[in-house]
Amino acid sequence: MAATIKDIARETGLSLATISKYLNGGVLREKNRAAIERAIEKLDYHVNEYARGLKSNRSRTVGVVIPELSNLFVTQIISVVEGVLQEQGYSVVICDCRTDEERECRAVRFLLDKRVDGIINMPVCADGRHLRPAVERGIPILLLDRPLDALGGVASCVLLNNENAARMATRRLLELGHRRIGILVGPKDIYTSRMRLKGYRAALEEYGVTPAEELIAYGDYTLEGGHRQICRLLEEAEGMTAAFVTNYEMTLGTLIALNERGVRIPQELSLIGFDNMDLSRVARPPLTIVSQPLEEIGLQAARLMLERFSGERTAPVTVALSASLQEGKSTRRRRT
Amino acid sequence: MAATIKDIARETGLSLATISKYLNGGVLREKNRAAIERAIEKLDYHVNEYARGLKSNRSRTVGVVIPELSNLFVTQIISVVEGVLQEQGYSVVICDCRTDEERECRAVRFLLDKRVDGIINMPVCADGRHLRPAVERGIPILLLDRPLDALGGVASCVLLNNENAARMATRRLLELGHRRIGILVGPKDIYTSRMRLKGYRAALEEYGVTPAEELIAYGDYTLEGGHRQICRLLEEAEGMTAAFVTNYEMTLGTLIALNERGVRIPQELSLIGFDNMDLSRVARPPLTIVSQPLEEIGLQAARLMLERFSGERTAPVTVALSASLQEGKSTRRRRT
DNA sequence: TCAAATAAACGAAACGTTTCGTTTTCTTTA
DNA sequence: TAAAGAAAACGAAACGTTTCGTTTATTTGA
Repeated sequence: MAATIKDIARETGLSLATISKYLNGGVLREKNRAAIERAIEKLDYHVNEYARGLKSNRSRTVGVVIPELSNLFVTQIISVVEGVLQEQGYSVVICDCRTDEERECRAVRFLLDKRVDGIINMPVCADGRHLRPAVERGIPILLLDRPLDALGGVASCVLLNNENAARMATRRLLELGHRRIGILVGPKDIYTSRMRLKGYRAALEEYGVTPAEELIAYGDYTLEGGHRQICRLLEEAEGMTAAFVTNYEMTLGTLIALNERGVRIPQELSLIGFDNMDLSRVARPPLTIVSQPLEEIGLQAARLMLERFSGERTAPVTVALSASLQEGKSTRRRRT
Repeated sequence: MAATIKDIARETGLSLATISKYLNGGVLREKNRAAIERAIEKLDYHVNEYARGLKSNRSRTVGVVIPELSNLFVTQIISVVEGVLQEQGYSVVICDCRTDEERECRAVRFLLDKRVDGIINMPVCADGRHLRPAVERGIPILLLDRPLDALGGVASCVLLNNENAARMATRRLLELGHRRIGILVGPKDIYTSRMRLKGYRAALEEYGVTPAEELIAYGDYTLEGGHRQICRLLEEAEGMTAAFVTNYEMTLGTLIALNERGVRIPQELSLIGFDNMDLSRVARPPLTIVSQPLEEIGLQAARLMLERFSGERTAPVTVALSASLQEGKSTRRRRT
């Protein structure tokens, strides 16, 4: 049915090898090139990626393994990645592992079976064991959002400078005179969580404030967790005048809780949230938030992957990007 | 490097044909089956999808073309679709066309080049011209969210019963005594928009209320559009005591605008929004919303596609699902 | 103008499967 | 127990490319 390279060869009187050369960007006589192009047009020829993949063992496909597809933080990045890669003729196969290590393992194996040329992963499993098979096969790996030290530096990584981001937000609250600043971080063992906490501590120390343990709440990066933990802080952390919530879902949870309890922002509590612009505008008052450069993260990820493919870059690198503080009206100077 | 079917054949002393039969679920002697399984395990054999695809002309891949990847409505559906298809060994290639008809065309062609077995599409281009090449090749097409009559019924379709959804929401407001009910719909020429408007009108007529044109605002399904149009309604639609906003982004825009203007909900305006549960909880007061069965939509879409593949179903069908009304506290009885 | 050097085109094999028509092996049944 | 029938395994060709070693055509320099 569909035209093949053979049809083009017959039509032009050239050999298969020559057509293939054309298809792969080789140099050939101008009149032959023209003839081939004419034939391709006429026969509506399209390369059969399967035949090509079989021979060349490359699929022009990149696998993306993410913890959650219905998460704006994730999709905004992936959307950019997909756009860039598609432009270069690569398809993107997305696997949503639903924050499940077992599924994540399976996803990687699935993608390897599909002979993807590279894997982009926002890792769930902290020891990186799910990526072992990919490392063994030597295919390029790019990590998003969190590094995986256990991989021994074979993977590139694009992430936020979490420490600085948290430090910046905390500083802002300190500048406004707050000293009892609560923080909601994620699970203790998660990289972003540790780093954000580190930044928070660093800022406090900068201002000569001793971090009080009762002001630190470990949530689980979910809406419910945020809700629960902010309630705990409100009840147990006496004298708290400001709070910094370190991801989007928990920021949502916090807002819900504060609304329920009638805690006024910023009169009773100054609040800095994380990640989502729309939310910061719809909330009342508009929220001050730490905003990640999602577009840039996606661009860098795609770029790094493409550079690995083209051979421009062989050694893995880590790219750390900076967050910005989006000013809203949810903070105010502490009354002295 | 990697083991092939030949290696399995050598290891087991069986022929290629037999191994292939095993791989494709054929029936064979128990001891041969066991031997093959042992060999596969031992040699860590994995099917080469490219060789298989070349022969069988099937890719075990489904293309998904969507208008926007960073849109919860879309991703929640796609997430389900991906999960189901993956379980059946299919990969999902996602193309985000950014609500651009030209890109949408290109995406379809791209997927055809990739020899996808089927295409799932939430169409942007209303005349379906982008799908023509797919129709010609006879590959199964499944439309999400909106039908495409111009395709002449060759595509299956999974969508919301938009008319009923809007009628239900409008009825609710009517029951509460409201008579001057504003509605924010999308662009006039968009299917969902037309249907939702139709449902609104139907409900009004049911209650003997003549729909007033000044209560109908055509937005563009964006946050900004929602913001602008609700402002217009507030200014021009005298005596409006309730409003129904028919998608998520515009609901966000509406909330922002109402907050800005200090319009109290539900005291001054009863509000029913659309689509997103989290928002309905974080907003203050919690929002009453029309909620789409996203999970079900995804399941049906995947199921229908798989049935086409397996040959269980040959004729295209349209599945219309019902929305539910999620009660919040953003509506109240009109004071008489 | 002719040989040497360079550039372009060619032929054939290979990639790892599936499939179809055939042969071999196993079960029945008389 | 042998022949017939059913079930399972086999062999070989084909799918549409790429690639490597070789041949043919073109250009260059003397």
